[in-house]
Amino acid sequence: MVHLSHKFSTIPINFIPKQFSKHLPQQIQSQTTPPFIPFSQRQNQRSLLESQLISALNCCTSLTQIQQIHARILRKGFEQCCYVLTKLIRILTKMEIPMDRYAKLVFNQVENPNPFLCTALIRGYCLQGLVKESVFVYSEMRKKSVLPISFTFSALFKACGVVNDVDLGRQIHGQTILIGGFGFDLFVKNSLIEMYVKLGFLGCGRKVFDELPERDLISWTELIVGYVKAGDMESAGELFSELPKKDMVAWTAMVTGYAQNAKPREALEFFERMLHEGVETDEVTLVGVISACAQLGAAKYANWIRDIVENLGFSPTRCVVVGSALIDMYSKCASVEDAYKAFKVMEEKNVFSYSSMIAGFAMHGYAYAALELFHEMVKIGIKPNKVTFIGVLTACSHSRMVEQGRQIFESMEEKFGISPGVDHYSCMVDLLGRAGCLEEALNLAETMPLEPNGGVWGALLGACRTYSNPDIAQIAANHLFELEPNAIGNYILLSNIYASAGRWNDVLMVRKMMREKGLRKNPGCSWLETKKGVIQEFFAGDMSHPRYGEMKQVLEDLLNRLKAIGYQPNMNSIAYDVSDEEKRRILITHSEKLALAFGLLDINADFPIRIMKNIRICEDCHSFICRVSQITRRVIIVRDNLRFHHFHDGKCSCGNFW
DNA sequence: TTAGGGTTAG
Repeated sequence: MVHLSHKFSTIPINFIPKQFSKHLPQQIQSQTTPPFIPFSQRQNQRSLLESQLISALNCCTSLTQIQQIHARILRKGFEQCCYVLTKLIRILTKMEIPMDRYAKLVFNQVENPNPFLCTALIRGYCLQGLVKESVFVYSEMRKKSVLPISFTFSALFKACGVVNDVDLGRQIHGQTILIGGFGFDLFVKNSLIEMYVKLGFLGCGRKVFDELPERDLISWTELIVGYVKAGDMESAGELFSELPKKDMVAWTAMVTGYAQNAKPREALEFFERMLHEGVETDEVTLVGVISACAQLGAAKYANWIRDIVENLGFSPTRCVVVGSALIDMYSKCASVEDAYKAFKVMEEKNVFSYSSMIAGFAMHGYAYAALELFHEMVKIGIKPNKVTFIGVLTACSHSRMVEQGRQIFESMEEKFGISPGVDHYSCMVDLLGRAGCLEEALNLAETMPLEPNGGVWGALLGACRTYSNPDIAQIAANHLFELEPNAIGNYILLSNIYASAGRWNDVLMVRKMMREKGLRKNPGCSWLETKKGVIQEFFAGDMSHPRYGEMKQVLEDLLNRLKAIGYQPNMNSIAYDVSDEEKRRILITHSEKLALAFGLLDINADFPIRIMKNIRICEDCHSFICRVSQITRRVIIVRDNLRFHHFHDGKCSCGNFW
């Protein structure tokens, strides 16, 4: 049975008047007249065929299969059947098959497209980034007087979000008001809020929200997310508390919001409230909580969330997103071994899992492992992205692997088609700088094709501190003072560099700049996880700890034992022009030393002492802790603001190069 | 058919 068009789809071919038959395709004309079949039976046959085509489309797993079904659609005379064609377009969209040519073919053939077909095309184009085509389909459907449906506008708003075109969004918003009924459609309004939020027009989103005669959970959650993305957790929280009925998604938006806005403690508090109220959690919630634990960096939190994740049945083995989040968390909570265990058991690995693991190895100084993993992912066909290269280059940088770093940097564009961004240049400046090639690093910063940012000049300034080069430091610092006038760390670094060169007048000048800007030095602060799992805080120079007397005794004993094996306090670490005696006093009360003393008193000898620090570990503390690990035979792990140092038997995993 | 997700350098 062959049919001509969707419109007359129930009319069999032999009913077509003869004068039209010459327009029919050859194969159809040549058919012999089929026997007469009653109307109801013909209809049954057609709907049977239709459902067969739909199920066949549902089973497609490749473009070739889709093409075969398309041929069948044409053969069976369904080329005007919007229902089947809509399904075809949706399948193409779902499988992310570039559909431009295909969609045009379909759209040009259909005489009377229905709103569903047009909308599927608009959505498909939009999700493939072909927004102009989306808008073209919309104008075509208007020309053909096809009335849009709510989802048409929703897809169009999404398209505007993809291309960052708020003006187009506003025009389409106008259309929703012109075309009867949509001005009050909640689904359309929600999509509009989503678009405004995505494009950063939070005020416009709020206005649409406020003017809604009624709202649903989705409207509320969209706006909450808007505030989260804008970093305004206070407004997000207010809105959340006003939300009459909260579901898992809204709760999760808050948990991840706190995690994304560097408020990990609040994220955990929210998560606990969520559990307490009996709200269900899923892998998305857990990913937010895991990320918060990673920021806290304590093994205690890592173990706590590990148990929850396992109890809920989300092991890294089965869920790639949870797995990647766990890898990152374990790396940042001092256990790169646990990170690697999680990585190994993952059944599915993607660019996120590899990049997280590479960054984890880099952070702990395992450069070779990082590089090996990078080569492995390339070999098995996982394409690295920009973030992957940051990890790989950092690994090279922290292990003085200049040549490997250079090669990888060059391969980015040549082999992987990724043009290096300013952050990659900053890694390269860091790589060269750490290796002592300060002139070359300066040259790269000055000649790179992109505008260098604070990262680039900061890397150079850091290298100048390592190699005591006040002249290049001054160049880097001048750039930094312009780019980041209020970043206290840059002033401290420059002042330290001048101090170690004995240029005390310059030190005073930097101090004056800081005073004039009203900048105050961040006090050095360290944290230690005690035997009972409590996090204790230690500030530099703080003598108010209840066990300070014991801690002081421990430090003095250590100092005497270390002096006997050749340790001398490193006065260059102090950027004050004070007496040597005063420098010694300042050095011995650095926060990491206080934490170490407490750790030695509190933590059993079989366990490592884990210390976290808010700023970079100083030279003196590094060498002090190194030797302490030798004479006490203790494993001491310090996480500073950049990376980990594993001290064991008088050696550090960073190889004294950090 | 619309809302929440993992990796980033000084």
